[in-house]
Amino acid sequence: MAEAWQDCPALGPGWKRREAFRKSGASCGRSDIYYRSPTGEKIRSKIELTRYLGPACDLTLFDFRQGILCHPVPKTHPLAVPSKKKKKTSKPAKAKKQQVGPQRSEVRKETPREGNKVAPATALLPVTASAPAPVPVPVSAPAPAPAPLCCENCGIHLSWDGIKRERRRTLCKDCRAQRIAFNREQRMFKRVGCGECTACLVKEDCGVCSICCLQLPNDVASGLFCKCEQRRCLRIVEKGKYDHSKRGPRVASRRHSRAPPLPPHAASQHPEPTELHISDQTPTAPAEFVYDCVEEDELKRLLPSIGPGSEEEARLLPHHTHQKRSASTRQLQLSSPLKAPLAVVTTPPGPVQDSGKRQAGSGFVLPQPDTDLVYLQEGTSSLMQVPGPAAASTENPAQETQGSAPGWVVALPQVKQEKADAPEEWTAVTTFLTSSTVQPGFLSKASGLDPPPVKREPPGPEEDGEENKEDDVSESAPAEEIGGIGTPVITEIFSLGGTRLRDAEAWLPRLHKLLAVNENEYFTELQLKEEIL
DNA sequence: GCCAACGTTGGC
DNA sequence: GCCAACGTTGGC
Repeated sequence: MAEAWQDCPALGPGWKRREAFRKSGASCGRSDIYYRSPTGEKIRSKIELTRYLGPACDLTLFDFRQGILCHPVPKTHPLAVPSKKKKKTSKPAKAKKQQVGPQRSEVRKETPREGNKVAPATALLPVTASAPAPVPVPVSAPAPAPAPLCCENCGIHLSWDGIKRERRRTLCKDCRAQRIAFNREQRMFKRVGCGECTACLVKEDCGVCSICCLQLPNDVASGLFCKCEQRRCLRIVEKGKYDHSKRGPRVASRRHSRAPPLPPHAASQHPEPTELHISDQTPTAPAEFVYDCVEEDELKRLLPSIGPGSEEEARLLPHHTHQKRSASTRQLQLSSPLKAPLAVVTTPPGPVQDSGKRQAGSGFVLPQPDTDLVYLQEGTSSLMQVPGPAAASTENPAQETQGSAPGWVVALPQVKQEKADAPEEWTAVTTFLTSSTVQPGFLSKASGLDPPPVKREPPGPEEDGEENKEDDVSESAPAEEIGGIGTPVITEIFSLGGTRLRDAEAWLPRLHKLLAVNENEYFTELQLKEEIL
């Protein structure tokens, strides 16, 4: 006689589970597990369940026999699962067949095959609808595993290889790279200032403040950034982001009590760990804004110049959307025509940065007519020209830039982009490319400049420092985390549908507009002109 | 024809 | 040897 169908909350509402014990035959006492889907389909095995749910649904942690989701239990767990040894001693093989179903079933439940796979409470409890499953999480939205080997951001399981060293935060490789990139741009933003306040409008150092008198380093690229006291952004100061008790911005030592959110992985649809949410933190920095606002179809609605009267709306954009996504999902495929991508490129400090300096000592380079990609070089705030067409594909920017079609691509540090010509055609593609997508030497090849020798810092301490400051927006970003020193890392790529900005006159006003929308958190037109001229 | 129950098999 | 997976059978 088959047991009654019972709810299986682990699979979600509507799912039923039944365990039928065999009462006769050679397999007497054995139990068969059946599931019934909300649509009434009967499933007899995990394979069938996977087939039914689709390959996207990972049933690795789903205990088919017990109908629960289980998480890996550390071997040191005090309530370790009884070993098979106990099973064998308690149930002689000969007596096995003489047992009636339920008794044998209980024995089987005590001895799951994957010894430490199932939480002990789960294994020892009868599986009934009323019995509280330890972790009855629907498969469609698995809860973050409490195990220490789970990425705090996306929840995926990590191998010990991925966390060889002790870290304050346990993040997978992708999430860590995203965080580092994010923090880099945060740091970048902090160094630039609003560009509109009276302090930012000061063009020259005062020469009398402590910074100037002491000739403290003012090298953004190196990270030793001590800005003239008279030129420190007042807005940032007002926000308390400058610490006047110290020389220079407090950026280097500023820490968030909670880490900014990282884009989760697409495969991980479950809620992210709350500690990575910063719902109370207004996303004003460009990178965060991009994370939050520039997304797929929402982009059209969110970008300031897309809809009529949208500029005013756009001022509110950073405050009303908090979307997060993974690196994979950040490769957005938008339906609107995408022709000339607009690449937002950041590169780690290194040779490219130096070559950019050669082109423009002030840090900016006016794009040349035959230049498509303009790299904003992290740290130097400089733009770098890259000949060739705008990359139409985010898959391989290096190849795309070697094409023949001309076009402008204006690179900005993850700044919300505005359509230049036809707002109704404006779409964007946000792409997160790892360094692997850009060939080493790509920049030098594209720019026609050979990168100077790279001064590489010892990786160990810096990486450790990086890891230990992952919730610090001003942390340094070790190149090895992202792709190696000197390797460009494209963090965001926008696509400008059918629009190519040919000269500064074309894009500066628009840039100014979008920057103004962005709460003055980045460059202004004036500052850009000053830098360019 | 449906479905519960049982048998068989191959992988581990 | 155990068991997941699945084929087969027989009752309804």
